[in-house]
Amino acid sequence: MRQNKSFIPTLKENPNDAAVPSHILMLRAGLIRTLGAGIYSFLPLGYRVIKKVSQIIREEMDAIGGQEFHLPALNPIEIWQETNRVEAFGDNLFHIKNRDYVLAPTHEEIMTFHARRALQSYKDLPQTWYQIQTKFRNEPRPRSGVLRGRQFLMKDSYSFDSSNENLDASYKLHDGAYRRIFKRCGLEYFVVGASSGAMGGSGSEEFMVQSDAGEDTVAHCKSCGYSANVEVAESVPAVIKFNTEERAVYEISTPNVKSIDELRGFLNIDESRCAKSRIYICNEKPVLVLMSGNEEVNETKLEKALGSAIRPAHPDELKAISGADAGSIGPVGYTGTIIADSRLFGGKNLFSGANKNDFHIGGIDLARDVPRITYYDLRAVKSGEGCIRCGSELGVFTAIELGHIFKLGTKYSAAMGALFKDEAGRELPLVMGSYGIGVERVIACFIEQQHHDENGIKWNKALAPFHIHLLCLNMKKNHLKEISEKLYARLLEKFEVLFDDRPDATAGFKFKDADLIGLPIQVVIGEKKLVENKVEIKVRETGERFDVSLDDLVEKISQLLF
RNA sequence: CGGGGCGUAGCGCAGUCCGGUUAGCGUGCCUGCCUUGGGAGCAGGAGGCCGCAGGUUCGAAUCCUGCCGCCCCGACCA
Repeated sequence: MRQNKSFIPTLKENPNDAAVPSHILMLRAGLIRTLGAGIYSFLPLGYRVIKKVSQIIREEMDAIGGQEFHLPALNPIEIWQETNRVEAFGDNLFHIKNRDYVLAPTHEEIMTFHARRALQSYKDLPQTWYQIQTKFRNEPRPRSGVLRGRQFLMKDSYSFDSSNENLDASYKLHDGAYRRIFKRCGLEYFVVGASSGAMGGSGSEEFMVQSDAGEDTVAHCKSCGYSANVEVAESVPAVIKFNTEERAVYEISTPNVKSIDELRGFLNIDESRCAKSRIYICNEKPVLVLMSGNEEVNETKLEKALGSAIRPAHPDELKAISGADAGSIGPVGYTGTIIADSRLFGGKNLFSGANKNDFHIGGIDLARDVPRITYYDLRAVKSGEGCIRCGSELGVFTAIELGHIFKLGTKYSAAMGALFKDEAGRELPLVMGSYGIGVERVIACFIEQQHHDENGIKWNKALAPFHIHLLCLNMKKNHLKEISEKLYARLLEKFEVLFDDRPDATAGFKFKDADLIGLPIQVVIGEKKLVENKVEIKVRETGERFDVSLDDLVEKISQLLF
């Protein structure tokens, strides 16, 4: 494509309302423009990237037997009422004002609608149906550019099977396809097993990539692949070496010492010798939660350990419960339920609150002084701790969900009466799976994930809108122009080429634009090298540059790209 | 929906506290000359309902009230 008359509106400066790198660069490189909060237009260059990602997805979906559909975004609301999802989605579902339609946020209902008419016999199964279409969700707060929009492209597929065993097979096929898709896109992804939550069903996995713009915090082990949301992640923390000297409990006056930090400083001891108390209310009864040092309670784990919902006790409840205010509460002499983080098991010579304001107690031997404690894993995993599977170092970081695969079971087919007859003539609901990939997220995450620098994007061959950026440094010099035109024609036979043939742009301008747009290979045609019958190649990824003779050019680029 | 920030030329911003020339700067755009290996130079020029509506005032980008939009944090989230 010739750049001179192409609409590639690059920006020299960072746009005012973009904060994350992918958003900034997608705007600056002329891939997208904003239409409203969470609504983006893809310009020609950006749309080419969309098509690259879509094609990879399409090929892998077709390879597992998927059949591509094109479904309406405009849906009669009645269909959504059949599964009660108008209520379930609530304000997140867009409603049309002058007719009883909704804008589809996903397509389980619509696919099931078609399945219930068409799939009547086990002989029709399995089926895998997919589409790559725009979804609409009324996000309360769109953010981070295309990472969370009110309108976005999603590949969604749905499998229909005759049994749970066959669903397992369809699910497994998707799992494989997803791994190939993300690998081909060049993404460093990992898989988190998740509870399927509101979607219902028996199993699900999330395909995630690390990103500072991420919305979930996860723990991940690079060596064995263990991954979990930090709310449920487990780890092997460093073992606390307790002071084992035998001594009786003793009271210390600690005026105005409230936090563990203050206590540690006041007594000049290590944090690991302190035990922090927090009081939660569970089923209207107080529970004292004991943590080592200054560690925070992981409330998700606490709820799981206690078996029901909890809330932190209000400050004005504390004194009635424990006899002291926050900062002076402790296990010794406490009469209610006590649970402790398992890291405290065997703790001796600990310091904790005395349940009396401005006093703490030392010399606590948990086994001796507070024997009724039950121990659970209650802490949030931290970076650097050991993996519970393989012992290697865990990383804890934020991540973005790119894809999600679910075993839905019969939730939608049963609700909508999508039934088939099995070998024995019994009428049973179709057993379904649902599988999604956020297309824009693939693109934004790719850029976020180290595929950019201060000058712009660094595309790989798979996603790049073009393979080669051919820069003619001076279109006003006839011999330069002629050779550039010839090279353009020659390269087009084998590659996708963006030809910077702008007559007025200066060399420096073209270089800056090329780095910003970030095509993998830049071919620079300038007088300097041309006198030796050579052109310069720049590899965007590495910044490496070298001269190549005109005769070797195609060969050299082929080596670099394939 | 709560908290914070912002809205002035295509883009990035100053001016707003403390009302008072023709609303400015950088960049981009147009014309001409010149220039072409890292966002060149000179000269000339065009481009603004200062987010919208109402109010105060002799006079409002500036003060007051209401609304709208955008960004960030939180809540929420397949």
